[in-house]
Amino acid sequence: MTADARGPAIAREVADRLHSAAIALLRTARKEDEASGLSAARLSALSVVVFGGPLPLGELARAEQVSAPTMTRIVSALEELGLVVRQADTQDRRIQRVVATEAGRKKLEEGRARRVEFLRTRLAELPAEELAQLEKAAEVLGRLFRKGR
Amino acid sequence: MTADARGPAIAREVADRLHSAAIALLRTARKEDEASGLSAARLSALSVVVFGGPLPLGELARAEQVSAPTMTRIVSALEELGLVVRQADTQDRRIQRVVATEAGRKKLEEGRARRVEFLRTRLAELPAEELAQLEKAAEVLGRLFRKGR
DNA sequence: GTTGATTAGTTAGCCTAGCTAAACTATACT
DNA sequence: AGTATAGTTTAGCTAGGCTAACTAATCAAC
Repeated sequence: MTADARGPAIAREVADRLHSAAIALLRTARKEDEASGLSAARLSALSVVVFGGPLPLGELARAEQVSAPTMTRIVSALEELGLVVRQADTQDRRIQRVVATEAGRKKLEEGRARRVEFLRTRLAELPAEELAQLEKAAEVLGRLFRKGR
Repeated sequence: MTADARGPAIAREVADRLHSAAIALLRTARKEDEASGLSAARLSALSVVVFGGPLPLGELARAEQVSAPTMTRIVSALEELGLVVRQADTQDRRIQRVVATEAGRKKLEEGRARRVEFLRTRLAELPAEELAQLEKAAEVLGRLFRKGR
């Protein structure tokens, strides 16, 4: 049987299962995120700042698909928590660049570590063969979905 | 080589990659979920009702880890949208069983179909061998994470 | 069988967070 | 000078979350 003949049907099936698994995974991961003490909106914004480098508040607002006033408040909250700072642009002093602090990076990294650790303990229960299968799959998924980051 | 010798290290690596893929997947899924017009809390509750069958409001509250009053409001909102109905238990008339309507099932199924379809188009690009790997992985992940449902 | 305790759910009142539009300030551009 | 842009402030909405107080139904005990 060729891949093309079987492909579409099996892709749908795999997509379905992967989707279910992702939902379940997402659930447990969300619980770990709560431990950070940050809301989803703040955590997401912080993540963009940490990985996307210093960037103007307006750009951050667009990236997160919220209005400027909303982002002002989110950034203000993160700033009060010491996770980011505003830096006036030297070229254009209207612009406030948002930069992650060390504490901000650390906070994000801790959250990631928590989620990964949780996952790891689950995976560690698996027989070696299944773990190897997941390893290959993770590689494929990484290629498929990780482009954006 | 035994699984135990190699297990911990590889589990950590796989967990890391799986985590990254899940985040990426989560991002796109979130966008699709917004198309449903339901908030995360309502969508999640609806999902439990649809898959978990008619169940008392209190149980639903516990499942979603919120207080009873909060669930009362969420259910009321879903009821006004015509997605669920309350049914007084015939045995114990204190109990209000929450049941999904056809519209509720359909709404959830539509969202799922959107997400699965998006995933499917991505997976369809893969060579058959990699797809087969994902198939096995999906099966394993399903067993690992889907227990709660 | 009436009283008392327990349980399920709702109502009321309050807080916080995210979101928006509109008005305002400050800077930059022409 | 006049216009455009970046960000903030103000005012107000919606939604999720809580606790406390209430109603209604069940159960237990005497």
